[in-house]
Amino acid sequence: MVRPPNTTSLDTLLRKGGQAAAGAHGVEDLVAVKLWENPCWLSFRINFLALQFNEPIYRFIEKKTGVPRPEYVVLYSLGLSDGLTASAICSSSGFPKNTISRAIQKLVDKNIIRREIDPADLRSFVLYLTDEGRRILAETMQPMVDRERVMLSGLTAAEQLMLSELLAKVVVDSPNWPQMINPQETEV
Amino acid sequence: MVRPPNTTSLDTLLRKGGQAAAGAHGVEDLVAVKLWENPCWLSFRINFLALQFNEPIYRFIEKKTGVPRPEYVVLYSLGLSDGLTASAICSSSGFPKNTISRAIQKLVDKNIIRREIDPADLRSFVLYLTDEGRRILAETMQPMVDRERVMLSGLTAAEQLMLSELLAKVVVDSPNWPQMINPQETEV
DNA sequence: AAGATATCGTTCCATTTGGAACTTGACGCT
DNA sequence: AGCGTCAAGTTCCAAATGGAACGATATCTT
Repeated sequence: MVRPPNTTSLDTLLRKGGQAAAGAHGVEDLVAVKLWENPCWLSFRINFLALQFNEPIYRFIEKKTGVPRPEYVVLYSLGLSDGLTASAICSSSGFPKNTISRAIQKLVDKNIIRREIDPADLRSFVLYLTDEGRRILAETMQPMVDRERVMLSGLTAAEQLMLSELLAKVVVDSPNWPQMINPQETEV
Repeated sequence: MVRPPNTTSLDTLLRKGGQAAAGAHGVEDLVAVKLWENPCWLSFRINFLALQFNEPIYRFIEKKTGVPRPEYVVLYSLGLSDGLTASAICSSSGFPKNTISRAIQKLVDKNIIRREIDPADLRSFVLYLTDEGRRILAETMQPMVDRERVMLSGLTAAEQLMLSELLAKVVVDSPNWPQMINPQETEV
C-alpha cells in the first residue's frame, strides 16, 4: 500500500469538502455522517438529492394528473423532443424497456400520446404528444421547475452556474467510463 | 407574465452551462437534448449520474456477495456508524420502513448483522455488523470507491473539490426546503 | 442472396415493492 | 396512575418491476 501521502489527503479534502463552511445545521445525525465521513461522498450526495427531488415531485404529479413516474418520463421526453422511439427513451432514462413499453401503452390508451409506425423501420414506432399530453405537461412543468429552484436556493447565482457546469461536464464524460468488470469468483 | 429579462437569461445560462466547454462529444442524442434543452437541468443531471453509479455497482455487489441493494444500504450504513436503528437507516436512505425491515431480517438470517434490544427503548433494536458483515463490506468498498473515481476522472482536482463543496452545501440546505404542497383539484 | 446476428418492442412470470393496517411500547397530559 | 397520542417495526396484499424468452424486422457477413 505504498501511496503518495497527498493522494490520501486529496480524498479527505474531497470528503470533508465544505464541512467548515456548512457548519452544524439542521441535518440529521446519520445524514451528517454520510456527508462528512463517507468514502463515497459523491454517490451519497447525488442519490440524496435525486431522492429529494423525485419523491415529492412524482407524488405530486401522480396525485394531480394520475400519471405515474414511468409514464411521466415518457411524456417529459416527448415534451423535449417530440417524435421519439421507445428505445431512445429507455436509454436516456435508464428504465428497462418492458417498463417503458407498458407506460407507452397506458399513455396511448389514455390518449395522452399517439403512436405511429415508423416507415423507415417497421419494428419501431414513433411517438407524439396529443393535445391532452401537452396540457398535462404544461400543468406540471411549473411545479418541477419550482422544485429545482427551491433546491438551488441555498446557492448564489454564481454557485448555481458552477454546479451546472461541473455536473454537465461529468455527464458529458460518461461515455468514456469503462463498464464495470464482473466480479471474479476466485475471491469468495 | 411580467418577468425581468435577466431572470430568464440566468435560467438559460444555467441550462446551457458548460455547453461550449463540453463540445459535441459522444453523448447520445436524447441525452444531449436533456442536458442542454431542459428546464429541469439539475434533476436530469443528478438522476442520470445517480443511475450511472447505482446500476453497475449494485449489480456487481449482488453478483459478488449475494446482497441486494436494500440490504447493502443497511450494511453500508452500519459500516459508517455501527449500532444504528432501522428508523435511522430509513430516514437517511429514503427507503420505506417495510423494505428496510425485510432487509434487516434477511441480513440477520444470513448472519451478516446482529440485532440487540435497545434497553432505552423496547420498541426498537440496535444493529451491529458481524465479522461476516465486515468482511463483505471490506470486499465491496474498493469497487465503490473506484467507481466514484472513474466518474470524477473527467474533472481536475480543483473541480472535484468545487463539486464536492457545492453538493454538500445543497444537501446541508435541504432541511430548509418547504415540503411540496398538495395539488389543488380545482384545476382539473 | 442466404444465413447468421442484432435490434425493436411485447409478453410471461417470479420477485420485489411500498401503502396501509396493525402490534407493542413510549411519552405527554390531566 | 389512566388515557390519548405518537413512534418503532412487522405483516398483509395488490400492484409494479425487471430478467428472460419471444416474434418480427434490419443489418451484417461471406
